[in-house]
Amino acid sequence: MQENKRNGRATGRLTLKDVAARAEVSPITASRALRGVGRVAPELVARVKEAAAELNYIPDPAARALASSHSSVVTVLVPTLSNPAFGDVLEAIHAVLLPEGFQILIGDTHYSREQEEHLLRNYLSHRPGGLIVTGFDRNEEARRLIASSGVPCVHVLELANSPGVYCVGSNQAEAGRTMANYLISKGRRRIAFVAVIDPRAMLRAEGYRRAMKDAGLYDPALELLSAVPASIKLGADLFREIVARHPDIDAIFFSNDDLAHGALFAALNMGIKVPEQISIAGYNNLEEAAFTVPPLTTIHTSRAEIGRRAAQMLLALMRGKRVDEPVVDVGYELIVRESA
Amino acid sequence: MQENKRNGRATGRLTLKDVAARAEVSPITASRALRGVGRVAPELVARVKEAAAELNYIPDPAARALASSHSSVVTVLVPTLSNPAFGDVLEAIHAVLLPEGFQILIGDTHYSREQEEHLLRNYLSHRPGGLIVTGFDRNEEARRLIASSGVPCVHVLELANSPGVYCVGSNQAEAGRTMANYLISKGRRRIAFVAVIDPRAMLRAEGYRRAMKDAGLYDPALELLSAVPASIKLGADLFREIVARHPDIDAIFFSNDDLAHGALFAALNMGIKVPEQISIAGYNNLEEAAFTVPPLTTIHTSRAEIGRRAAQMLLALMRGKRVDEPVVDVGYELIVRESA
DNA sequence: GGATGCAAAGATAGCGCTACCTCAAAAGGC
DNA sequence: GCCTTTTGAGGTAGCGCTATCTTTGCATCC
Repeated sequence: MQENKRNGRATGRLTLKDVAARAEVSPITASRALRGVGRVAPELVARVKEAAAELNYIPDPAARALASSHSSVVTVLVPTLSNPAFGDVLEAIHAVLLPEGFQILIGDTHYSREQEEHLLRNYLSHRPGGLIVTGFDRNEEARRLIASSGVPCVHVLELANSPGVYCVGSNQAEAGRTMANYLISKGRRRIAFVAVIDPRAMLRAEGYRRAMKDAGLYDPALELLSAVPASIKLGADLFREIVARHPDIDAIFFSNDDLAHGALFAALNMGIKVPEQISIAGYNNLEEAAFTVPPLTTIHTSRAEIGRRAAQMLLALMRGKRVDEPVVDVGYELIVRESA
Repeated sequence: MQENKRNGRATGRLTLKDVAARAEVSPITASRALRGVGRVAPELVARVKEAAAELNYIPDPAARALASSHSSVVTVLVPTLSNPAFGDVLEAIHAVLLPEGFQILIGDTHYSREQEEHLLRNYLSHRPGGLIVTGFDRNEEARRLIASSGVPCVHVLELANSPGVYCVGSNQAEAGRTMANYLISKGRRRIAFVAVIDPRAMLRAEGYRRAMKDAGLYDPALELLSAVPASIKLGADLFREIVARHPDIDAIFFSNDDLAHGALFAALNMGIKVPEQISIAGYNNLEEAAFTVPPLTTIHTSRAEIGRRAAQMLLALMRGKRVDEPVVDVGYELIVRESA
């Protein structure tokens, strides 16, 4: 038996060569047939696919990536994983990309630009097939890394209009303005804005300011921003703080539902009537928003649709197809409930 | 210029060869120096590392995976991404593994055994360095895939005691029993169990049944199980259903906080006093549990600790270290609030 | 009918890295 | 002092796949 390679490192893996042998074609033809590229006779394609199915062949992604410098991995960067809002987007992305043969590598930036840059540096070296990042708030170096990597990239949750930028999201500033205007239209005058400092909250703040200024109601003292990560508890704390500081406020627009939820709870415990004394509004329309006491007025955007559309756009980009609509605005909806 | 390779496919990538050249050693020595394996003179190691740092060299994971049949990817399978409970676990796993040079590939099984088997089949072909899966409820084929892959695997959230099985979690059946016993101790007699059908909920159900039988209070009619995914709204619906069906119940143990939250909301709207008429309890201690009306009695387990310990255990396994404690029980805590 | 074109299949040569083996030099043994 | 043994470095040969070039086969044209 001189078959034994002197330098064997056989992995026992089922390879393309096995499939090719079974289909009685060359490995290259088998490769082309399975990938659906180049010109291969339909009859051969069928034979190869059959052989692959019979052998239960699964291509080796590492070998594929090495040979083609393209991998079947899509990297998704989100600011946090414990917020269900991002979970929903991720879930939709996963649902679209998985059946297309892509895997999802997640990166959690913890709302940190440094962390995001670090993740990009590392993950782009994996030559992912595609990249999905959250919003546009990142440092120059991170931008450069994305651009120079040549990896197709889609931005989610926010919108921007510059050439070569692909994004799926909603106009958060506009939505913030809509909410503030709604509160104004309900006769509220001393409307506070309470937020955690994150990029999307800051866009909502812009909309709030515009609406307040347009109505001649803007008072910078009514803005309360926190650098601590959002939580229900934080919302309760911030509610107590803003009420103590400005007893005259008649409405509070929170940058997200978690905070608003905490505020509703605190109001209930303090005997402050919502919405009679103070109207409260949130943002995101998490499921719990419909089940707070009282139910929360908020802004709804379909996170599942954002994820789905972003994944579809990325798929098109990765396949070199033309994307006619590089900016997809999924819109938003003001959900009026009892809290405001 | 006959340097031009006839068959060049140069990627322009910075390779190990460049680092080796700069450090004036052979590529193999450079490889060993960077990986810290084999015997390399300390002086050379320093020179190679310096060269790598100067060139800003990042190894190609695909080439590495192909050559060594080990990748720096850890696959994590969870039942859903939109539930913050799993997000918390994922976040902790990510926090531990990222600094160690591992990336996280997520798979969402949607609570489906078939989907999980499918994911395993595909993802294991990536030769991940490690695998983290949720619980033990999977089909034979999935089990076989994990075992035969040779990939180190840690199970999270549930506990099991069989040789060669690594897990980090808590005893959910025991916790379920604790909750039921608490309700019994408070004088409740007609205690319903309302759940969605998922593996962990079924373990909690076991504990509930044991407690009820031990107290001579078990009545199978008081169990209401739903095949629909859990949501707050579902909890409200199930509450109305169980109350209509069994007007005599004096407590409900829900398999998770979402359902209990919906029930509290429905009770409020129906004018049913909690806990006076019906006590309500949940499971998970999501943040919102402390802010429902009334606040929810529930079971707490540290999801962050589960993720952290699981990642640390996997790290040890991947590095071939001995793991002295293959079963880590992080415990649970009964959180008593006003709802029960 | 021979030149021309254009498919469709195959041969070749890596992608960037590491497992395995070899070899020179240094260290140890009697 | 000669023969082992150890040590540190390098050489070689792939890992499994695909980009690129080459060859083959067969319609098509003047």
